[in-house]
Parts: sequence; C-alpha cells; structure tokens
Amino acid sequence: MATINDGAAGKERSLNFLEEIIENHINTVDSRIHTRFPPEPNGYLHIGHAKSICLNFGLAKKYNGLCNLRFDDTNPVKEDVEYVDSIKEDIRWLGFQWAEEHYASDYFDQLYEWAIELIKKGLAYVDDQSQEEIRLGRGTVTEPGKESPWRNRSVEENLDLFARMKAGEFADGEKVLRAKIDMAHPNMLLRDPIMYRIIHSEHHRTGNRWCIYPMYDYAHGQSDSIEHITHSICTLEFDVHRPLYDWFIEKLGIYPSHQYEFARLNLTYTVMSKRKLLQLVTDKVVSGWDDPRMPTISGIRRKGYTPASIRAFADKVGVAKRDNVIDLSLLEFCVREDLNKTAERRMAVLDPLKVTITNYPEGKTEMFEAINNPEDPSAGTHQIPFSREIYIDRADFMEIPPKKYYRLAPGTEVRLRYSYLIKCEEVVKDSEGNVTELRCTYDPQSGEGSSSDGRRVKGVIHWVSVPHAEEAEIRLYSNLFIKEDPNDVEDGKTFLDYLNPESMVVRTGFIEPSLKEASVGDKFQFERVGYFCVDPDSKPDRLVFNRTVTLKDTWAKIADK
RNA sequence: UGAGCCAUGGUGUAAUGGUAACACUGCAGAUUUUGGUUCUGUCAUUUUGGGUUCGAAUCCCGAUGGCUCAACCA
Repeated sequence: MATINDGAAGKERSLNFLEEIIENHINTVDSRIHTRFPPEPNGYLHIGHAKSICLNFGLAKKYNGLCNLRFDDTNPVKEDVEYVDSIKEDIRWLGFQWAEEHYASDYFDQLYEWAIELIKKGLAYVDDQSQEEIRLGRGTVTEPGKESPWRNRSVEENLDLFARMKAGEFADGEKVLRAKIDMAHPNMLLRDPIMYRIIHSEHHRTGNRWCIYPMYDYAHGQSDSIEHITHSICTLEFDVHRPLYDWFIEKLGIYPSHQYEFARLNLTYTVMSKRKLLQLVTDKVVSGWDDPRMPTISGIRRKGYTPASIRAFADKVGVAKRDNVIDLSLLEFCVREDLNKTAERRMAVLDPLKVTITNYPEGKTEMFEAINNPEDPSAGTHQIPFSREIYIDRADFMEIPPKKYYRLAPGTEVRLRYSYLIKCEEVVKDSEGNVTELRCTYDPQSGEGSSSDGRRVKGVIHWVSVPHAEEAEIRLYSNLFIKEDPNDVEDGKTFLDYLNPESMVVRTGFIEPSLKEASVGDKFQFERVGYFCVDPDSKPDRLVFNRTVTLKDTWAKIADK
C-alpha cells in the first residue's frame, strides 16, 4: 500500500556544483571527505571569507568529513600572529570547529626535500637573473617568454647552489629556484614559475631558521596533499593555478588532492579587497578593522550581526562559477529574520520631543507590562514606568500631517505603546518657531488596551518617561558608500570619492530604564525603529548602542512619494 | 588582440533532453497596541545566430559580452 510522506521530511534541495563533485567522488573514488580553510595570516577576515568558511566547513559536515584550518604562512614579511588569533576567533564565532590546525611553515622541511627531488629529476633549477630580467623573460600574455641562460645548469651545480641559498650565502633577490616547465606555455603560470625566493626576514613561527621561503604555488598543493585534503576549494582567480597545482603533485607522485574554484562573494555598496579595506583603516575613514561599517567579520559582529544570520546568508547566496554581486538587502533580510525571533523588544527615543500629559497627576508613576518578544512568549515580560512627562520621537509628530499619517498631530489621538491614548491639545514653540514641547491629555480609561467608548486609534508610538529615562549614545550606521558599485570609478576618481558622509550618525537618545542592565553585545529591537546592540565603547553610566539594521519601514516609502 | 573561466527576472540560485522554479527586492491587499512580524496576491527571466532532436535553458559550432592571468604576494 502506498503511503503518504509525513511532510516533515526536509525539502529536497538541489545540489550545488561542489556537492555534485563530492557526491561523485564518494560514489566512485572514496567516501572520505576532507576540506580545509587556508587563510594567509596577513589581515582580517571579511564576509567573503565567511562564505568560504561556511562552504568548506559546511561541506565537510554534510558529508561526514573533516575540515582543517591551515595558515598559508609562506611570506614572513607580511604575516603576524595577531592575524592568526583574530582569524581563529572569527571562525569560532561563526560556529565552526576545525579538525586539525596546521601551518604551511610546518612543512618547510618536507617542501625543501621535495625541491631537491625535483632538482635531481631535472625539473628545477637555480636562476641568477635579477627580478627585472625574470619579469622581462617571462614574455606577455600574447608573446612567449625566453629561456633563462641559467636554465640548463647541471644537477650538481643546482644542488650546490640551492643548498647555499638555504645556508644564507646569498642576499635577497640574488637567486631563485624555478621549476623547469615551458617558457612558451600559453598559461603564464607555467613559464618556469618561481618555487623559492630568498628573504632574510624573521618568520612569526620559524624565526630565523629559514632564509628561503616557498612561493604559494609551490606550497599550497603539497600542503593539501600532506593533509590528504580531498577537495581543495578556492576562488575563481586561482583557476589558472590549477595546472601548476597538479604538476607539482604529479611530478612528486604524492597524494592527489584536487582543486575546485567558485565565484567569490561581492556585495553592493561594499568594497572587499584587502588593499581597499586597509586604506579605509589607515586613512582613518573608519575607526579600525572592527568598525561596524566594515565588511570584516569583526566589524559585522560589532555591528550586531549574529553568526546564525551570516550562515543563513552564505546558504542563501548559493555557490556557482559566475561572477555575482549580491544585494545588501539579502544580508539585511537574514539578520532581521534572526533578530526578529531572538531579540527582546525595548523602547528608546532617538530624537526626543518632550510631551506633558496635562491631566495626569504630578509626581505619580505607574508601571505597565510590556511583552519582551511577541515571537517568543517564553521570553516573558518586563515593566515600564509611565509619568506625567514623556519623550516621543520628533518623527512621530507633524504640525501639518500629510495624508495617511497616523501619528500625532494637533488635535489627533494616538496610542502610547503598552499605555494610554493621548491627544495633542497644544504645540509649544520657541522664539524661532521650533516645536519644543507638546501638551496632551490622556484618556484614563484607555490603559487596558481599549478606550472608554471603544473608539479605535490606528497610530501607536513609542515613548520613554522623562524622570526614568537613561541617556545613551546611539550610533546610526548606514552604507559606507553611496554608489552601488564603489569599485566602478569614473576617470580621475577613486573609491573614496563615493563615501557616504552619513554612514555614521551619532545621536544622544533616551532609553527605558530596564536597558540600564544591558551588557556589551546584548541585542534588542527598539520598537518601531530597528535592531541595536551594546557597543564595547559603553561605560556603566552611559551605554553606547549600534544600529545593526533598521526595521522595514513601509511608511518611509509612502512618505517619499 | 594568446589562454582559461563564465553567460537564466532588478539581484542571486535551481531546473541534469520533456510545463522555466525558489529566495531577496519591487508593487498591491489582509491581519496587527511595532507603518514590525505573519499571510495572500502580483510584476518580471533563458545574450545572440545556426545545428542535432518529436522536443533544447540544457548537447554541438560560431558570434557577442563579462571576468581572470604578464609579484621573487596569496
């Protein structure tokens, strides 16, 4: 008898191209899957790396495999332990745990042995040419290169010279070790690529033990091979390196790891290159690598994004081989979706306007109960004090309201969230005509969610009681750039010409008293405004809040028209 | 203009020779003590020209367009 599926089974999602490759590998080669995330410790990780991390760790998890963390530390002049630590912190924060922690520098001895093996096979040689001569000799993308005059040295001479390179007999740049492949190859990477260069510089892990360092191409594939990585996943620009990756592994006859490339992540209104990010920091456009406007993982974290929202985002953008630019709105959707379910609601007034309730007794305080999270009844409730004087947001009052405006205006009535109905009776202005205060009356019968005569009021606004309010610094962040693609610059301009002058707006606002207990990293929804989190700059008597993302604002769109 | 990679709504991603779908965005409506959430509806897609086939987004050839490669960076 046929049975109906219980419906609880997860939706069948189609496989992405990497999953297809892996399933094919499992079915035809081996069920063991081992990936790796291989950052160079020379900078901070950004959201693009997060995609790669989610892919590598996610694929390993999905197929019951393992994922290593390997630092690609083959260039001592650019790398530092500071970066090693921040990278590890970011990966853990995203919610992943690596199987093994490795460093390419751990393999320097093995790599050196293999280089000698290649020299003995006549597949590598020491070149005395200068950097300039080598560059010229390589040819161009349309013209073949020329062979080095040192290309056909004897094995003995190469062995001797390479040993002396390692021994420190030569200065930086005096000699290099090159693979002997084909100076006329259409792929420039195969025109006798450099395997080793001389760098008399201290390495953050190996100290001064070495003065010759392997190049990326000579280290990466072999490192994968040593760790028995089955699927070495990297971004598209490395596709031209794949033949070289395979060449070293084949000539050495070692474990055949394979490289697969995917398209890197791009985001609208965002720059992602390390060079540009560094410039934003050094030019002090932002406060540092963890400035909430930076696309770095540390910046996004400080802005209030959650690990779950980043993982959901990585999942939604998918993975393929075509160049892409993801709408920032998708990232914002992901964090709203998560925070809506998890962030407790509070009230805060960012742009205060004082309101006096003229028929409410002076000195009286009443407590109202507010729901912490309507999406999660188990989150409970908290108490909010109400008194004769309150603050509301200036945006919630208009002297001459447009059509469909259902907030406060002269003579109109609104609901104070979780509290009374109030009616605007009088507008107080200063000598220049600016509104400085509103004088309202309240309906004493309206506290329980109704009015004395059952009339319904459409507008609901947030508020904070003046004598109970806490002052706080509120940092309102928006896009760092005003141009959808800040990398696409007009003649004579740079990406810095497209900075958004209002990417950070600082306000002094008032928060409800229950927020006083909040600690760094806590996340809230300020009702009707957006999601905010407590910044590390906070002091006990003056909290600092970062706006993670606004709430969707349908009214703003209507008002715009 | 040498080689490699890529081409599906506004943005992404599916459809694996058999009805082009899902998400975000946009738009419209319902519900709502958050103009939030939720729910419903809706606009909009196969770069192009040939070929193979009963049938092509899918396979083949050409064109066009985009990206990548000429660090002793990764």
